[in-house]
Amino acid sequence: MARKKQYNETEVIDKAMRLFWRNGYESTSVRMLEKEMGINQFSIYASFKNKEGVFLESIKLYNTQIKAITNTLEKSNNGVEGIKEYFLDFLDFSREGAIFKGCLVTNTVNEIKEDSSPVIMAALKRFSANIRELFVRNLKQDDSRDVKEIEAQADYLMNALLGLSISSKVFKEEQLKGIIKITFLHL
Amino acid sequence: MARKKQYNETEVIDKAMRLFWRNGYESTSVRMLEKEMGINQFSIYASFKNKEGVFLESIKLYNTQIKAITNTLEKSNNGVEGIKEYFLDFLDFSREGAIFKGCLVTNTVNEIKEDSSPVIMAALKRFSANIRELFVRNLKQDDSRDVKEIEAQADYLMNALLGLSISSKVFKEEQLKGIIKITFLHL
DNA sequence: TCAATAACTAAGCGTTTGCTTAGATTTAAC
DNA sequence: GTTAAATCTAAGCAAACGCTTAGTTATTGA
Repeated sequence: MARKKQYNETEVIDKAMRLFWRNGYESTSVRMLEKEMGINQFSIYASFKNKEGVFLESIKLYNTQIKAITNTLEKSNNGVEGIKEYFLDFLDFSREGAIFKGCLVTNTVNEIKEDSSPVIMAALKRFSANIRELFVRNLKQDDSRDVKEIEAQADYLMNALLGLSISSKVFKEEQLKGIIKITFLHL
Repeated sequence: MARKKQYNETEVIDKAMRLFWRNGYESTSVRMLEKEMGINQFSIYASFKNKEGVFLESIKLYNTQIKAITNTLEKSNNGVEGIKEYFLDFLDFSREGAIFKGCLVTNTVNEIKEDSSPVIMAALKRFSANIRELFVRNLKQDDSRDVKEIEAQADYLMNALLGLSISSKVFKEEQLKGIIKITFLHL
């Protein structure tokens, strides 16, 4: 047949993902991806169709990597306490040395315009909905809540998590810990 | 002397601000500003130096417009209840018809990279710090809190407000109302 | 009325964007 | 060893980016 690829697709996507994460979608150019991924533009387009394709694969990878955290949430029966753990684990996950990069998905939701990249937007919404469902599931483990209350609390927690994605870039770590603490005080 | 400007600077900045608000900083081009502001590129650069200058003026205007809300907060002695009012007023302020645009400042904080536009970043941080100080001031009106607790609560509220800027683009209005309600339950 | 001055329009500068093409190189089956 | 296919590199495309320049038009005070 023919030649083999000289790079591992998952490996180069991991590098692309981290670049998007640090840098945002729009302001990450294909030239930057080229350097970071260590492969030629042609190879990028051959493997992933276009820049959007690289990003969609990056989200997939991000999702599987964050699964390590959501899995412990999914399998735990710790209710609210489990969600709080998730918040703290997320902070750790989003850290690169001393700086926090926020959540890749949240960053992009805030950046992308619906009509400029509907495919990306759909992927982002799917991701967020999954997290919210996990929150609902865990909140249900406490029988004292009714369904309407649970839905509202899940929204509240999503709001706090989205906020944390931004706050983590601005506030000090101690402040972030304080925010999380207060967030769960009355749940 | 010479010719008069055929446009009012505040008026064209108002139009620019709304475009940045809807569209973000980076992805708003000078050509788009030209159309929206209704004046030629040359006039933009003559009046505001560069794109960054237009944006800085936009933030100033945004600040004076939001002052209408913060003033009632500043002058009120309603403590926590006053802050809650601010949250609701902010939602109204950020609405354009049926859609929510979030907070111009929050949107940009999330988009801009520190080293690409330090001037803008400084302006944004100043803005956020002001809001936080207002929260601190109002929380102090309730004597039952100590200083450390107040600082932490102000961070918590900032986190919720930042979250709301994103949530408002994704959630329905009823959900947003629910989020605000729960946010203030234990303060 | 007329020179001075500032605001206007429109064209275009160099650079960067996402993406493609052309051609050389490597691999694998026969 | 030859051929065919998929990979690679490198150059270059049109379009859009922020910004500038050249030249015209309008408004002012003397």
